Amino acid sequence: MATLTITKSPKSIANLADQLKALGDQTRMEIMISVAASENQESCVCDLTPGTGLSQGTVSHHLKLLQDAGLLDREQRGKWAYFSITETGNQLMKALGIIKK
Amino acid sequence: MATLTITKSPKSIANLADQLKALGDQTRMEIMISVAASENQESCVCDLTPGTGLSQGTVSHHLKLLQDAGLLDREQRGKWAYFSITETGNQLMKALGIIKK
DNA sequence: CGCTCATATTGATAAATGTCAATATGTTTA
DNA sequence: TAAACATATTGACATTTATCAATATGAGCG
Repeated sequence: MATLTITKSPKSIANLADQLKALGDQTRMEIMISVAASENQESCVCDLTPGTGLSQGTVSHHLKLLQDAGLLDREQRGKWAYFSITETGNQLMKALGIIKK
Repeated sequence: MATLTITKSPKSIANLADQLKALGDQTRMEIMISVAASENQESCVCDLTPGTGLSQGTVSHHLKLLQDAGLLDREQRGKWAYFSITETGNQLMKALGIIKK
C-alpha cells in the first residue's frame, strides 16, 4: 500500500476539479491575481478589463466563470459591480502559493 | 495596498495555470489520484483504463496531457508503460490537500 | 423621465477539447 | 521472424470554450 492518504471525498474532488478548471486559464489566473493584489482585495470590471486586452463582455464572462466556481464574489454598489476573492478562493490561492499570508 | 504578496513570476504563473488546467478535469484528477494511491505510486495504462470507463486510446491521451504538464513521468519497462507522479505533481497534490504526507 | 455609464447577455464564429474506432508502433515471446 | 500484447497515434466527430460586436439591462443623474 502507498504511504499516502487520499484526503478528499469524490464529491469534493469533483468540486476541486471545477475550481482548478476555473483557475487553469491564463486570463482568469491573472484576473484572480489582479483582484487579490488590488486595494481592499476587490475590483470592478472596468478596472480589470484593460489589463487583459480583451473586450468588456469577455472579461465579464470570465468573471462569471470564476464566480460560478466559487472563487469570486460579486457585489453591486451603485453602477459598479465589485468582485472579491471568496474564502474558498483565498484558501486555494494560498495553498498554491500564489498569494502569501 | 493589499497586505498580501504575489509570490510568483509571470512565467511561473503561466506554468502553474498549465498544471491546473491539466488537473482541472475530472478524469485526469481521478487518474492522478489513482496513480498516487497505487502500489509504488505508479500505474500502467492497463491498470488505469478500467476505472475511467473510457477507451484505452483516450486514457493514453489524458496521460500524455498530464505528462506534458509535468505532473506525471513515464517509464517504459518491458511491454508496459508505467506512469508515476513527478515531484512537481506531488507538491501540487499535497498543496491542494488531495494527498497527505 | 430620458440620458449616460457600467455591466451582462446574446448570437455568431473560430479554436480547442474529449472521445471513439481503427490503425500504427514497439516489445516480448513462441 | 511471426504472433501476441501494451500502448500510442490518427482521423473523424460532437461538444465546449474563448472571443467579439452588438444589444440589453440596470443604476444613478440631470
